[in-house]
Amino acid sequence: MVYTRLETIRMPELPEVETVRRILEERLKGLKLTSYELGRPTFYRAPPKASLDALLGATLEAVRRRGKYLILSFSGGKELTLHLGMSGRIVLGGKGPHTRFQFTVEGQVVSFNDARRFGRVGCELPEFGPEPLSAEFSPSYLFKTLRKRKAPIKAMLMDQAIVAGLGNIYATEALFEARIRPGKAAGALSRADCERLTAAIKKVLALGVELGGSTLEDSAYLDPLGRPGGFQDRVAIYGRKTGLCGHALKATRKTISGRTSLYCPVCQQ
DNA sequence: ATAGGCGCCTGTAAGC
DNA sequence: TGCTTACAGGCGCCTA
Repeated sequence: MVYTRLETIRMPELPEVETVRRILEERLKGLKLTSYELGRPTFYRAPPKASLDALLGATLEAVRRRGKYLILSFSGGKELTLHLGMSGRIVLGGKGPHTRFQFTVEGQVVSFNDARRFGRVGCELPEFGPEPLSAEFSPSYLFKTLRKRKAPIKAMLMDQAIVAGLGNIYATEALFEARIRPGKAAGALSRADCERLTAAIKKVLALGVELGGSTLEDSAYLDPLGRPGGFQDRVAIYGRKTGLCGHALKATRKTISGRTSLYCPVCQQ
């Protein structure tokens, strides 16, 4: 497969974070946090020691996800939030490089590693739009929300306050699937567009979750057990020069949310 | 309220 | 071959 240099991008989005969530919950639920250690912090401030100290001795009751955030729920109503940023990884049973935070639950070591330091530990949760895989995220919600918006549809899809969990990979794939150009003004989408787009978003995210996320190069996303995802083998356009549709793809540089966008000029009219 | 731009950070690869 | 530079992006923050 021919990749452009986009292949070097790593972005944990909803499917990757959901995969991490499932593994953590399966492996760690019911265990007691016995110690923690802070490494060199990420760009965002490290959580205050007092809030981490409060977790000592608490039992991990659930691992939840909201958008791209992981929320570890402990006994006593205590929570620890994690955001993987661009390059964050959770590693079970090992250290690895760039460890920002690490904790032990009854002998099992859990490391949060993040080379690029855009990740967060113990952060506040922002305002979110609906979960894209929920019934609340519907064609009518999307149409109503976007109706008066002038920004490009791709920027709106990556706005977590509109819908929570999409990043560049899945937004790109969903727009291709729905045959909508990323630069189209969101308010110009018809009801039919919104129906196709809602279905496309749910489809690509569900497939991403099913395949355990996407790993677009050797050192990119890996799950907490070190396993790559499978969605990269199913991408239609992301990271490619020619789409699965057989057409040469177009890349626009920094015109949408300051980011590169990719689309098929033939299929996405 | 919304849209757009900047900067944080560092691994990678293109360019010289 | 080795060094330099541009680039990628989620998100918060700033400005108009």
